[in-house]
Amino acid sequence: MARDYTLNRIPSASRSEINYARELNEQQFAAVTCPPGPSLVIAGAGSGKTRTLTHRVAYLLDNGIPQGNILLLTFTNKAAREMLERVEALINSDTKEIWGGTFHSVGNRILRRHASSLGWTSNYSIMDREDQKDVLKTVIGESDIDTKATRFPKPEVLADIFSLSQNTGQSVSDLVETRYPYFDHLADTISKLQEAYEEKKKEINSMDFDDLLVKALFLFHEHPEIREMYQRQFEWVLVDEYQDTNQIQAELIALLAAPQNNLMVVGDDAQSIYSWRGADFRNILEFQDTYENARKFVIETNYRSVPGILTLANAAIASNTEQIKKDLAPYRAGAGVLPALAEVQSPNEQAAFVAQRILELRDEGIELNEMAVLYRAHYHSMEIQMELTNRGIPFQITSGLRFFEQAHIKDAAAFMKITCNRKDEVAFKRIVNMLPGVGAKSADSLWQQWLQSPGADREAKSMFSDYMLDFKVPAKAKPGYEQLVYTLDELIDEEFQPRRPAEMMPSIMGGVYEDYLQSKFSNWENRKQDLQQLQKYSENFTKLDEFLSQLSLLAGQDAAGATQEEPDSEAVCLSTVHQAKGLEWKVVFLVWLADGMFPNNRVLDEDSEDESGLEEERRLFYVALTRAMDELYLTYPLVWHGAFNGDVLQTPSRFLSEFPTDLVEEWRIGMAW
DNA sequence: GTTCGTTGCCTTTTT
DNA sequence: GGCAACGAAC
Repeated sequence: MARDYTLNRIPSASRSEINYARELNEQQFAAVTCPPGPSLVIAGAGSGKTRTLTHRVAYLLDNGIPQGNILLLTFTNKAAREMLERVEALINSDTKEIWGGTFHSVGNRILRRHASSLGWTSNYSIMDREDQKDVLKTVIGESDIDTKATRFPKPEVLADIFSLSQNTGQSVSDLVETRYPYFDHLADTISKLQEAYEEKKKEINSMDFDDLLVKALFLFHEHPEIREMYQRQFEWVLVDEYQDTNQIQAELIALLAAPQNNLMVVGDDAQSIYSWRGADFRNILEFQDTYENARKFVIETNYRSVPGILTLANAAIASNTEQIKKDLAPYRAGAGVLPALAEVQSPNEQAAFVAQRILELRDEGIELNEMAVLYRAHYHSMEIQMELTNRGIPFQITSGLRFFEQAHIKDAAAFMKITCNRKDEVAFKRIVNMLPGVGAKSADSLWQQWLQSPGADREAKSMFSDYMLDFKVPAKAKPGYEQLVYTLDELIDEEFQPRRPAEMMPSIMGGVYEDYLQSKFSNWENRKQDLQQLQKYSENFTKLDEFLSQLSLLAGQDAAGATQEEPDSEAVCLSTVHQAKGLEWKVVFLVWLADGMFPNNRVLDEDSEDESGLEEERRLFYVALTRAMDELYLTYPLVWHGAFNGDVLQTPSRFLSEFPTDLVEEWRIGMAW
């Protein structure tokens, strides 16, 4: 069926264009003002990728492109929010209607609208990794697999396999063969489990993170009319961090951008660090083959770092074979201080060094906000956290456990989820499990009784007490159980619809949860405070499903970040290198540079033929180095006091021997006592 | 059927 | 040091 489509023209040389020129270099300017059609911006670290993309959005708006026609895809929600704020500053107007955010949040938004076209209802729950594990346990339990007879992959590993399969489009058996050869003989069983898992998700009306992408793509394939609607809407598609997109994301982008392909992607192949999640930097390497008439812009000036740091970073990445050779030239003049390399005896000495140096730098006038400590894995931050706490240095940490993933937050959310999605097995069982005398078996029995009652219908119109009071429960649990049922009743209104999230919180706390909290946790007071923060945060939402979606999709933030309690208080940032992507600080400490820590042991164990894992670690190392603007400190401890294997001698990271020694200044750490 | 204490096992990165 | 899996006791 033919369709008329008019391409919007960008008028040339508007007044604003001249203003932009002042702030941008030639390549950036060319990219920002380039005509419609596909374009690829390859930009090295610190070369103003975000700036280019931000100005491009501003430029489009300035040239009369309606906000609603722009789609901005970024790696985190935070990045999208910050970018749009900058656009607002540039054009002096709000950007409310721009669709911006992560692939997952955009996928979710689309799926909620069109769930019925896929045979789903729009009140589906979103499962995080832990929920997913719970479901997989149930699925394994319901299957006839004897997990004890042979070593069977744990739910966590299964989740990894399924996820990778979804994100790369490869079949489970292929994946098992290549990535998990030791489970090769189980490939068929694992494939069957995947089918069962897919069934289960549908039964319990729940989607995992991958579904938000995969099902959105499926929706577009199955329903051309819906696809075309979005294609018409998103005339302009902009994608940040394109090197970290996977197969599914690339397909989604291609579908949304078609047919006019007013698509601008920005990225740096040298910073691709998510291949374990299915990211494939061939997407960026082959962009010009996929989009034949694509324009290409290369930005090779680094504005961020002093030459000393940049030279080191360039040397560090040079050992990688698979990359577009870029010669990143410094914009900043003067050598600056050379990056420091410090060998320390132990993790504690490392922490002491970092803490002391932070204090000295603060005395020199550098704010704590402008310093960061980066590491390969969350647990590398242990000693540093303790040392900073002891010395009273405030820090902000992106922890492994996100705010929403903490048990008590998930408990409270479970009450909300079940009022919204009565098929949510995970939430239901979680709630009844809180009762004394109720374990896995009783929880399942209650769940079965619930399933058989009309109250569990997908769109049931009933109070919970209509059916639940008659269920058979263990005697020990009886009093608490009734209280719980009436609490659930309090969460829905006369029309049996969920109340507003902020109204629910007091009922949940007063009804049953506060007692439970006190009996179960010694630090219940802290947890209660968290829940009060959650209450505060919930006040921003009127619709429950939006609130719950937001919680699940919120990227690694602590409670303060989520509730925006204290936005930019003075604090040192502690973060994994992965989460530091796209950020910058004046001073960066990169710690734990020991072989096996960084690069990580697992890639070193892989057979030596395959260098791809090591190359990715090297890119990660490169990302870490290039976060620093003025000063960079590299440290490694000689000894690691492993908790279960005693003291382990460490060797310096092999990455440290891949550059000439005169690129760094060696610091010898002595002790004053 | 639940709970509680013991043993054994391994710590990557995240939307 | 923390969690899951297992077996013994209530």
